[in-house]
Amino acid sequence: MNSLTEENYLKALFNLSQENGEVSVNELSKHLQIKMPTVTSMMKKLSDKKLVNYESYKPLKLTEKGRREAGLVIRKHRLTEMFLVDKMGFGWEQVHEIAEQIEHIHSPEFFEKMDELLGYPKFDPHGSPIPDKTGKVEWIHYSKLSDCKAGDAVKLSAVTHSSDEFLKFLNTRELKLGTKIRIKSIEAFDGSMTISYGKHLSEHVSCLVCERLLVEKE
Amino acid sequence: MNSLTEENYLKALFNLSQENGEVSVNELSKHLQIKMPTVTSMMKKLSDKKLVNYESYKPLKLTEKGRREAGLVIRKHRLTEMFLVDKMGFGWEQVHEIAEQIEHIHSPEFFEKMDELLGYPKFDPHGSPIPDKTGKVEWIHYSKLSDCKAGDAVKLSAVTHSSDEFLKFLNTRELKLGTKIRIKSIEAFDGSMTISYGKHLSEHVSCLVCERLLVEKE
DNA sequence: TTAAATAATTAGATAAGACTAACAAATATA
DNA sequence: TATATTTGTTAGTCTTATCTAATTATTTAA
Ligand SMILES: [Mn+2]
Ligand SMILES: [Mn+2]
Ligand SMILES: [Mn+2]
Ligand SMILES: [Mn+2]
Repeated sequence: MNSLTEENYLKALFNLSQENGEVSVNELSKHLQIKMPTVTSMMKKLSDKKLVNYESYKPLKLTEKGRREAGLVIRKHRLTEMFLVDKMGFGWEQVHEIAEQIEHIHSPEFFEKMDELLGYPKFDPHGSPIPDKTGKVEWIHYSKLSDCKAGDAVKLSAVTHSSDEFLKFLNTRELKLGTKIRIKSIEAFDGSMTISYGKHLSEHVSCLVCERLLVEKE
Repeated sequence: MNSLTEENYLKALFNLSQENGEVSVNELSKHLQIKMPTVTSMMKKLSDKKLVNYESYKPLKLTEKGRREAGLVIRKHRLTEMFLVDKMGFGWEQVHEIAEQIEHIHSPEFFEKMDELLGYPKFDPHGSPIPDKTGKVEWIHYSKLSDCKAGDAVKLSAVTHSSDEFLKFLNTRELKLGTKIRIKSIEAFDGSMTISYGKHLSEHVSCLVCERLLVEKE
């Protein structure tokens, strides 16, 4: 049984290794806001538990076991977010912090029941895939809106950041998952875009925002 | 902000002082299954935080502040149990352990939402009163079934123990809150009773069971 | 009212998870 | 290549929450 602290390290490793599979102590330290020596000593502990491959001065890698257990924590997190939004009426900007705590509840029955009540959802409210009961996750390759061309017609499928402020900003623009977007023009200088969707015929969004929106081409 | 550990001590003190208002270190130690020296040192800490009145070799007493904060933890516990039963479909015997963990979630909005979805319930699934938002609880004085007389007609209103085994036993006998019970006879030797209710025209229940059932006289 | 039993405290140890300061290794830059 | 910067490790400290062993106070019983 992993402690709450261990679960948070595993989850962070999993999320950070999405890209290249390897993570540096420095990266992990910054992500968790925990100083490097503390991270080093936890890596030794997780290495003893066969959850992480750790060798001095080498990049960190989750083992198969570590990836599985991290996946199960992320499953609990995302199921919880979905439950909070769909069954309790929270907004997608309100759920991350609560899920950050509930993901550590030890009760298979509790999450099993959530899953059942939700009808076995495949994605969380931010469009992230929910790992299956074995901890495996199907990684879907969306494009960033910022990588699209003028004239493209796309569907907003996920967001890469779940901070309160960012999601509230999207709320004010009525941008939600499923929204069909057409790119009217791209400002070459700063990468900002003018887009149209629903009732919004001409909205201007900064590059920072475009990079956080994941879309599927229609 | 109290830690999970502190919250568990406060809750235990609150529950144990229901009777006389005072609790011994020994009692608390046994209830929490934590050795006496550990309890003593926590009492000093809670005393520094003005949550407990502690003096060497004197009985323990929650302060007004301590009683309020304990009440708020118990509120979270009981709201959770109610939510699990009413909104998620768990049986009353399945919810205590889960609530024991969820009661420590720090999110007023989460419990506010539960309360709202439940329609501001006054009692939990075991008939215990839910403290209000200020941590105050209205203590209702039910009688123990074991204190009733032959011939009495009563309504089962609460149970004093929430263990899995006890509640499963009640399930097998179809004894639930609200059940109208008539006491047919009492065995003077061991205090066991023969009772009738619903389709059950003659059930025999031990003294141990009768002491754990709280009833209202009709 | 003294002795025995029980309850409570003190002292000191341990484990988890965090930190800082000092040092070492690896990487980047001149 | 030599030096500077960045990254990572070691050593040692701190806090929280637990324990055991030894001691002291209180309560019960002889
Ligand atoms: Mn999240
Ligand atoms: Mn977390
Ligand atoms: Mn608890
Ligand atoms: Mn209860």
